Amino acid sequence: MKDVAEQADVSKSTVSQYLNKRYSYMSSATREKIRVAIEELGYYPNQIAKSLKQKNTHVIAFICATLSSRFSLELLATIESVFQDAGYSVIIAATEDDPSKERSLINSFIARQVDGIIVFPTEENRDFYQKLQQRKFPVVFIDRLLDNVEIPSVLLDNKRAGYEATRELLKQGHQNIGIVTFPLGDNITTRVERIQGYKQALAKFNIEMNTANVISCLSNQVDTELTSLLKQKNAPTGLVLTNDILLEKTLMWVKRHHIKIPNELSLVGIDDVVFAQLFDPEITTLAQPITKIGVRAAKLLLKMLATDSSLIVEDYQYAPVLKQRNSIKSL
Amino acid sequence: MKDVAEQADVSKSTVSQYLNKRYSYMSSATREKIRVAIEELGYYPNQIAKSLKQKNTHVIAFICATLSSRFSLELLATIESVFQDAGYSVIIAATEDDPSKERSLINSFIARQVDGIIVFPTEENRDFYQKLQQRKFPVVFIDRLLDNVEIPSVLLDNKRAGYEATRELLKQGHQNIGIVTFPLGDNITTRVERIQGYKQALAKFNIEMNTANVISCLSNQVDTELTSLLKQKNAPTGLVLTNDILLEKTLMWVKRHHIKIPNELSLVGIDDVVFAQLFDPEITTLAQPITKIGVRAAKLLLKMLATDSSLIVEDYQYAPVLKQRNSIKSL
DNA sequence: TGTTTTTTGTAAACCGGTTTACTAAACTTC
DNA sequence: GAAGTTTAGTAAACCGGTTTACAAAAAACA
Repeated sequence: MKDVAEQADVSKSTVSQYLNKRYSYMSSATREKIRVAIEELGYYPNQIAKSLKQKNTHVIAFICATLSSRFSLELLATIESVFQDAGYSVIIAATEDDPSKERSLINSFIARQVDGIIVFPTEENRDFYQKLQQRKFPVVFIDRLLDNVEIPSVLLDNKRAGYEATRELLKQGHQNIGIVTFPLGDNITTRVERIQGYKQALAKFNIEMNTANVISCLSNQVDTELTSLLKQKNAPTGLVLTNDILLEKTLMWVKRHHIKIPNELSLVGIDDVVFAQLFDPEITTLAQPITKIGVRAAKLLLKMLATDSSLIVEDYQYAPVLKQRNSIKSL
Repeated sequence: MKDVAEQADVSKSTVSQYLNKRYSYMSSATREKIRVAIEELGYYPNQIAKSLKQKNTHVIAFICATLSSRFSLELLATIESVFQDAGYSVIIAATEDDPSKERSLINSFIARQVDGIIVFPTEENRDFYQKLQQRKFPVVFIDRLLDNVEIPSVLLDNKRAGYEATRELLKQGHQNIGIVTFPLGDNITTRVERIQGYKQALAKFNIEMNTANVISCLSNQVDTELTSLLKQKNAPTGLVLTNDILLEKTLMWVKRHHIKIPNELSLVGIDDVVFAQLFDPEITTLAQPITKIGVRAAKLLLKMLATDSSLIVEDYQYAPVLKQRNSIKSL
């Protein structure tokens, strides 16, 4: 910029005015001189320097649990597009649900002066987020919720999703229903609430829950867990798969074991994915309105950035969308 | 930092030394005083200010054509993980193959002082990249190549993928083979070379290419194009789908029209995706070694950043991996 | 013509760190 | 105890922009 100023024979300040299109302090001759100088020198401004002074970077961070689920990736695509249109860039990271990694990533992003964060939070970091909120740092929770933390959140109505998935099986006469979920020990609301919905649905149909029917494991254990559950003498006749990864693993297992769906086993998935529709038979699922969730979260954060008030506390829970297909046998 | 310095009753310089763990200029008493002051003030350093002086940000950009293909997203997951381990953050964007958007995104990332870029380049921006290379700005091409531009690239051996996919059909006796690709007009090497491979395979088997068998369209036109191609009297008996999105659209079309695979139509896809394995029958594909490609590109860029020399010109073309399944009928 | 007002522009501080060149004090060495 | 060497630490310039307060020149006005 100094070079441009010298070349155009004006001051640095004037060049800065020019770059910010504040032409009122400038004759058209000066304007032209600067334009030429910039052109000749191939000058382009350093956004970092600007950010330092102005205390904003027009960068936001999207921190998800994993980048290997379709859900996160579609969310990312949606969010990126909203922010790109708003002139923001998106920086990403995956925590693999490791709370300390989550904290260190967020701290490093804040050190990098991102303007805001959209994150899949974990329960263990409740205090950490509370502090962020007190410091009025703009954060939006997505996919998950932390009770008693005043940070806006956008997510699926998970209890309802668990409930409706289970009800689809119950309505067709299934009494003995299994459910597969990622580990419940981490207290991740998504998981806990889907299970709660499952319990509620059973209760509504006056069915006692059988804890042996709840498989809580990592994706690489789905195979053995399913095999051992399904070979029991009173094995469930229907299964709820609580996310896309678990549905995928289950379908792989189904193929390998040549199990007939829905005659030998009925299935319902949460998260709609392309292979649910391409499988034979097509799998009934409860879809998350991913685009709605992503757009809402992005706009919420943009609003927080614009109003500069972290006073916004809005919580959105979206209803799941039933995709009725052919993976449930009527008993 | 000034506050910390005052609180600890030392100079700003000393605090800076402390933060950078250059303890040699410091007594242990001073060290402790600074530690306490930082603790008390809850101070954390501003990375932007550091970047301004040090001229690096430890941020790189990943610019892909679209975030809706499985391929890009898996690549992203891989790349993000390598860079996270190396202490870098990844900023992302999608160009939708719009060359001017591509340029403006890259310019804005450079203005933001990213340390390097991994990009899916488009032909039209050849000159633009040439200039970047002359300025020694670290760029790695991924998935695609630009002839006569000395920028390292990491990609599938696309010609070979097209060749092998076609050969699988030819080997089973197919003579009349169609291929579906995204528009060829944009000169995107991935597309062009896969078609070249297709031609070469046909030539090898002494078969004249029939241009009517080449469908070049966007994903929302696949349906009508396939319908019109396949209803002709000498319709192809086998089809090569040149990427995951086209395979998905084709499988949807197949289901809707109740076409028996492979009896009524044989299929081979390029890009292995989970639904290829879950479909009935399982679809034969040529997989890209996505992890290898991603890791290689990431490490290449890291190397360029470390050696500070844009003198590295390495081109990697990875062989596709045949996943032989049951979607080809033997004639 | 002298006084205001407007136009055009600048100097200098600032953002929050890093780094270089320099020095006072303490310690060795002979 | 003089000279040399370490140790511990600082002042000030710098990175590349923005912004505020101030001012000279030109234009308008009386």
